[in-house]
Amino acid sequence: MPDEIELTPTSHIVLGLLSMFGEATPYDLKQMVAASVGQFWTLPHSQLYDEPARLARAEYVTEKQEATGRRRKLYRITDRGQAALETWLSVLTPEPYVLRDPALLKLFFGADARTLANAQLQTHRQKLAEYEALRGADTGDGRRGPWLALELGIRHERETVRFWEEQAGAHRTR
Amino acid sequence: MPDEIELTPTSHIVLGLLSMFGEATPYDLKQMVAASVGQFWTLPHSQLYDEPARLARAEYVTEKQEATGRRRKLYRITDRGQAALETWLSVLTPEPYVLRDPALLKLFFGADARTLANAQLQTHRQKLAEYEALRGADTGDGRRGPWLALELGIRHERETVRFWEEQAGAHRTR
DNA sequence: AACATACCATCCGAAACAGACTGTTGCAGT
DNA sequence: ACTGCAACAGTCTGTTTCGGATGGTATGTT
Repeated sequence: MPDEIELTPTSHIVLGLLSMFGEATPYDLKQMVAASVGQFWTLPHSQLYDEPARLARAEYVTEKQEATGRRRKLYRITDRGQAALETWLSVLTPEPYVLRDPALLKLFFGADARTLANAQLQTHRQKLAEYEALRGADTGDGRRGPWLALELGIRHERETVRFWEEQAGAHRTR
Repeated sequence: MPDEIELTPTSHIVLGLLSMFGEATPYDLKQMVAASVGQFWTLPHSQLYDEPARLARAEYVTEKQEATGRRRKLYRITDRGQAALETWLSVLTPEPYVLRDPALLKLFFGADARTLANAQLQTHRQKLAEYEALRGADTGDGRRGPWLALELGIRHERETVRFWEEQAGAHRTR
């Protein structure tokens, strides 16, 4: 009988990636996260070793060990896992999103907007360029999701850049 | 001799609020956070009891206990604290911002964009309205910071609403 | 006096986090 | 064949943070 565990966002990321890519080792997951969802949802890589193990105990994924070599652990999503993923995807709870921007905090507490702006512009222009490059590299494999998520990211960045540009150009704050 | 502690974003929020409002109890801080910076930087209220105490040990703030009644603890920023705050405000490290949006995660992993969009529109339209109401209620007390932070929040929300509107209206995803 | 309702504070187990640390494998150059 | 190095892969551990359960206290009301 499987353990009852609570599924966190991290759980769903693992399930989602396994569902997309089939079998994977934690290390693979780490790469996948870095290349995709890690852009907007960071997690320490150690989680990607703990979480699959936890999911395995609850039978959302299976764990298999390589017989040879490094004897890495291979995970694969189960039907139970797939079902849980789909449920999560279809449930519409108005979950709160979180934006944590230290620069915004500084702005709030009175940092000089112009100085801040120049630093922020660097960061966000670069991020924007990255995203746009990614979009160009889109394989168009039929999955809309990643593309759409990227699109929203781009829009946010564009708006952010616009904002800081104004701050950089604006007359000195009193 | 004061303890050496590391100042986290939470620390700076506490210092910032104390600097703005003078003396405050943790409960006051809780209210302040909820009404202002909590919009874009959430923290459990328990932190607002722990953190000032920690800051007091390092002499960034003073702690005084009411002599009567509830004997609540009153905190006030010290010169040392004020200095630390100003340093933080002026230092330009390209600190990473974090956006964690469960809806974005779902979108990424293939949730139906239209369905998601309708739920998201509700949330974000409401948020936008809230922000705009706040802006209207601006006291114009000479502090630009809070107003600017709010402004960026509004822009993000507007862009987000626009995005989800498109998703709601778009032809079914394949 | 009894009750309701804010108001206010503490505590604690469970997650998450950051990152140092260790070990492995394959390959490039010699 | 040997060495050295980069990329690969995983483990471990001490802190923070989280989130909410819990439990008091003041104030006003019936």
